[in-house]
Amino acid sequence: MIDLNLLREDPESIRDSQRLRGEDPGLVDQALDADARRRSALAEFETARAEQKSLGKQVAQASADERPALLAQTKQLAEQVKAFQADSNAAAAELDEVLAQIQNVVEGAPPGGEDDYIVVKHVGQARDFAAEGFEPADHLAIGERLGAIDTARGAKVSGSRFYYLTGVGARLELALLNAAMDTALAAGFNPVITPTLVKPEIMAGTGFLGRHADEIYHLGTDDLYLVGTSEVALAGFHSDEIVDLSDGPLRYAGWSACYRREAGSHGKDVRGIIRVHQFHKVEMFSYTRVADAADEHRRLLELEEKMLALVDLPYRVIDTAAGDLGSSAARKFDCEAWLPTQQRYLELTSTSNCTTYQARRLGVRERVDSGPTQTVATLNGTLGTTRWIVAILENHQQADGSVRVPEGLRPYLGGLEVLEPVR
RNA sequence: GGAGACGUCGCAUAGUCUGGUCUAGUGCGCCACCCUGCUAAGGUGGUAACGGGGCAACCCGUUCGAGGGUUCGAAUCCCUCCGUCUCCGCCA
Repeated sequence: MIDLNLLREDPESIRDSQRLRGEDPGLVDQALDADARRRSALAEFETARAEQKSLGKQVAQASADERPALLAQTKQLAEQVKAFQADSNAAAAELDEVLAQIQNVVEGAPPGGEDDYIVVKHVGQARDFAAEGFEPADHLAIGERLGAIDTARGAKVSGSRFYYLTGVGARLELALLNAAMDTALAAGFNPVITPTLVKPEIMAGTGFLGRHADEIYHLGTDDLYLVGTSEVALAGFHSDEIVDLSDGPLRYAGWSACYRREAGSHGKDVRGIIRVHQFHKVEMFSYTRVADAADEHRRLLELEEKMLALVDLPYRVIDTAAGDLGSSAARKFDCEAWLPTQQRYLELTSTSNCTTYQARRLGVRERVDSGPTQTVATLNGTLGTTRWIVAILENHQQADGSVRVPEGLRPYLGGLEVLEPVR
């Protein structure tokens, strides 16, 4: 949710942001109008209510003679109060509805849509398989040879976009996620294993129930949502709390399964485990002061790059364009690894600065110098996911069908240096 | 799944039976000041969030787990839901 004070004091900045995103700037004026009507309705209600309370006190002290007249008066007032309250509630609901549609105010992201990202940098060198004299196999072919990935049985048991990680595949995922957890731990993050089912208000608070609500699994019987990332549970962790950031940001590293319906992606990335309904992820999540958010964002990006270096992948960093940002994000950097068999980059990490957008909805505040409370900023970033296996297998494959284990992962695989084919 | 108890201002608790004097009391903690060789003890005052109005001091409203109802008036009565605890049953 955007800041109401900003809306009142500088609506043009929000209109600008909406335009940058390719969203409707007219929502800002609808919100201003609804806000004005809510305030006048509220004033009416509060005046009437104050009168009702003072009359109520007189009733209590009145003598038996005076009482009937007072009661008649106050009875009438009670009806008015009820009506005013209904008006006020309706206006507030209207404002909420408009506010919910306004996305976070963009902060520094380049203008344009999905293809208008800016490449911040390239790191590492893509291998020249032609020069090495062999045709690279794709991750599924490699994974099947290693006995690491089984999509056929995944489909048999759970349907398309499900898979089993077996043998060295299972070990590889655990190794990767443990390495991610250790990286986070070393950087001062508090490790957390989160719930993966959350209540509607938490899912809504993180901004995932907007336009892309059909991406999310919902359990109707219990009215719970399956999270698409532990970001949701970590954002909810301090909801409705006044946190203490005087010793610096609160930093968490969440480990969880993630569930995505992948509605609307039919026919896209259907082979292998690039785009799946369920995977595991280690996610960084920070609560910071507003002024510290941009610095923290850089720090999260650095940690992501550290993990990419650890598994020795060539990648690029992109600064996502405003039109391609999620509704909660003010700015977002993705790290994309090179995928040799598809001659393209594949998103492995994504770090967003959500400024106060999520925290405002979720009621996460801090106390500054015994003054009033202030909404904090929230940020998130990926440190490792099942998908990384795709890039690792493809980039480190060898001519004989084996896969070199990047040195950084060897300690997590009992020193294993090469994954050998089993068939 | 069954039975019961409970959910009050950071924590602990009073208030609920018998609706209005609750502008929610008290203790602890915390903050400021006073007293004071230092510390401890003591004294005085303050001590929620959110929203509305005002240049401001301040005023007003909402919130006693959540929502609804009864009533002129609800922490207090009624209903529904959520949560916690205890016991019983069942089961990874």
